[in-house]
Amino acid sequence: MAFQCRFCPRTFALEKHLTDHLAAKGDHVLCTHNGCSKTFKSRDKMQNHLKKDHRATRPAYVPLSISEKVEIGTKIDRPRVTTTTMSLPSGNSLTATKIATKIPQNQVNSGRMSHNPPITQTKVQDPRWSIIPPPQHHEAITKLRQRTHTWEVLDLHVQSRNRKENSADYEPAPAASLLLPKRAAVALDCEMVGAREGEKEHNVLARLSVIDYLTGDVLIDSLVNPDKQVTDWRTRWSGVTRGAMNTAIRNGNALKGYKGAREELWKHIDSSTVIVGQALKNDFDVLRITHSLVVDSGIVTAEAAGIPSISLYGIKTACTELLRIKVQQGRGHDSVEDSLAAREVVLTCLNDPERLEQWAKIKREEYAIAEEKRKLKVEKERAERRAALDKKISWTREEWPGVLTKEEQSKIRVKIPRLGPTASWDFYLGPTRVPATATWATTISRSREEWIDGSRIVRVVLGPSRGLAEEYTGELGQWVLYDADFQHVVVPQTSEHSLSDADREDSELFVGLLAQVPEMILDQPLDESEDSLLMEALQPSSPELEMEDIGGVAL
DNA sequence: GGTTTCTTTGCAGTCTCGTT
DNA sequence: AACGAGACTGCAAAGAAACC
Repeated sequence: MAFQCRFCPRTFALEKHLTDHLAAKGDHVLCTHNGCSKTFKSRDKMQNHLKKDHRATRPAYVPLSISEKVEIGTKIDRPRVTTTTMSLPSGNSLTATKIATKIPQNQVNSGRMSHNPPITQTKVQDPRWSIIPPPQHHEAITKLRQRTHTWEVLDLHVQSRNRKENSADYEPAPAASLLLPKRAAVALDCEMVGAREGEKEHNVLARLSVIDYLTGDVLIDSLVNPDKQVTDWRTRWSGVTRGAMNTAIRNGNALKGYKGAREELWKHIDSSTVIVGQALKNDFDVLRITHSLVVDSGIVTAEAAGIPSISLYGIKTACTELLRIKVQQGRGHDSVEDSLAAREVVLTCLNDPERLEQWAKIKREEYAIAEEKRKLKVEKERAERRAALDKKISWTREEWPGVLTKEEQSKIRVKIPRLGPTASWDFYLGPTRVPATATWATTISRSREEWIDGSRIVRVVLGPSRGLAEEYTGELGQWVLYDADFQHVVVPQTSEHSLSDADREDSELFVGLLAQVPEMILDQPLDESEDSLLMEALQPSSPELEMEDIGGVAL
């Protein structure tokens, strides 16, 4: 009988020795810094090490505390979960040797398991997928654990909105126990079909496949009898047919709904198992599970490429471009294949950083080109709108005079701020009304110019910032204005911001325009009659200009 | 305490991309 | 094909702070 540490390869003859070891090594928290193999007793100590020795900028992965995961000192007398009965040629490297021959689907395990998790399952033998020789299992798991996503990433890209709204339905994996050790890491994929509930169609689980990350063993590959009436089998994508489902149900091979599938999954994993997959958010959603140790191949590739959108590269793209292997070629997806593909992408990302960087470099360049194209398109559209606007008035923006003639005034409709919600103001006049630390970032994106009833409306809206406040918030100056294209904020003299010539020109232009507004009403709330007074003040004196010329709207 | 002023938040629509 | 999600935007109401 041996006492084995769950977190490292060491075994101990006496329970006391294991207890002492755990007391010394604590959570075995691995340093998340590349190339550092130190382990620490607690997450705090590891964080201190990161700050002190590596000056970490990326939030570190913080595993569960050991008390949450294992019952310390429990006797075990069984092979480690990371060992396998798979026979391997000696000297295999992580990615060099691959086993051929794909298994027929009818040999895949039905998913009905005994109480104890099976150590050996059906092996997927396909030259596309790497095998990991048993001597390298510990290293593979260490690397994988180091790459699990931070809480922030999990919250953003893995925990679904559904989960946050219906948290009662969701279940975490069972707590780890030395009495019932489960798989160290698995790759998982689900196939979904459509079921209508009310007026909307929802995804429901129809097939669950789970692969042992280390051995490639198929732990689960079962159809799941949906707990709702299926309205769309989506066979073209899901590969699931009504006939196959009926047969599986008749033979007792189908799992019962997502709860049955979840129970089956719990037989193989616990809270210390790392789950690997592609876009696991979708899978977690249909399984109604939560998990904190996750490596999502979509997130890994997106992070490597430095692309903001985390779901930019699907599994097919990653396999084709990064691994140069083909997946999803048949009729519908195969969740066993997708699981293995996600596993393969993760293995490559972890073990072949040079190849990953090569691919990422290409993707960054492609992304930069696409961004440039997008910007050009936006600029072109903006120019077209601008040209369309300028056609309607007698002068272009470049020719806009500092002081307008009365005729020109008639083509400008100026609204003076009313008291009320900021968002309804078209001009925000300072300094008395400009808050000392207003957030004006969103005004850049939210402000706009309009052409209404033959009048050019320039809207300048001070409002809240959504995401950019820090970048743009600051002490405001005498005026807060935008250029006619709302390209940037113009903050004259009193601000620390320096003005470009173009900014100054725009600023003077607007200030010149506003100077024509009777001063007496600038800082006063306006009622309808005062609006009319203002309109009169801005009206051309010649009676031939009727209200229609300014859109027939009295301000 | 009521009113005014300013900020924050929620909701909805559009677009794009990935999922099955 | 249908859906979900993120990003972006517009609009409006709620909430908070300042003022009288």
